[in-house]
Amino acid sequence: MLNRIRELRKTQKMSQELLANKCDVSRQTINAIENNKYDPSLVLAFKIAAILDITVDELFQFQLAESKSEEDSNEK
Amino acid sequence: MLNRIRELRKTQKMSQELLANKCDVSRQTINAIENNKYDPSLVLAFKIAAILDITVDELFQFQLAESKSEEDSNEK
DNA sequence: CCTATTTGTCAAACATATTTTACATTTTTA
DNA sequence: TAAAAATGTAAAATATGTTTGACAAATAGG
Repeated sequence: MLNRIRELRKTQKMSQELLANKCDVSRQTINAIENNKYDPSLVLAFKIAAILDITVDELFQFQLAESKSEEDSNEK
Repeated sequence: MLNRIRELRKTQKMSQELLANKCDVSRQTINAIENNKYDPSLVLAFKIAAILDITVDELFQFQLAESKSEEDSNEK
């Protein structure tokens, strides 16, 4: 599940910390989500979308059949 | 966070079990979400929306400032 | 270049979501 | 009205999301 949080946050010249404050989560949470460590809860997804002035459907790119394996790019 | 899952599921004459199967979760998970015991994960929200042929934004009614207290109607 | 701000990361604790098994209750249908 | 199907619920176990504190690395601005 990819997202456009970083892109939109930067457009609005907002730091991870400011965005985190606005949606009442820790800075690390925003960082982890931007870096696809995990997906936000549904409530947090709605909060972020509201703050970035976009819909949840537009903010996240869901693709059916997302494999559960460690696919990221965890290697140095 | 309210949702229109039951409504749309019934429109499409689908049982909780069938919907659960289609999105690869247990029947109890669908039941709990319909009865607002907890919110689905973001991925599950997208899956359900896709199956019910609606957007996530339309399927869920998020209202800013959802109190975290036990507000439901847990009493007999 | 120096310094402040921002971002990345880690581990431990805690919170929430999901599964499984099992059974009771309600609703549908033959 | 009896049987079948659907729904509600509960407890324990597991998985996933979030916080806190701390520190290192990168980036931005004077």
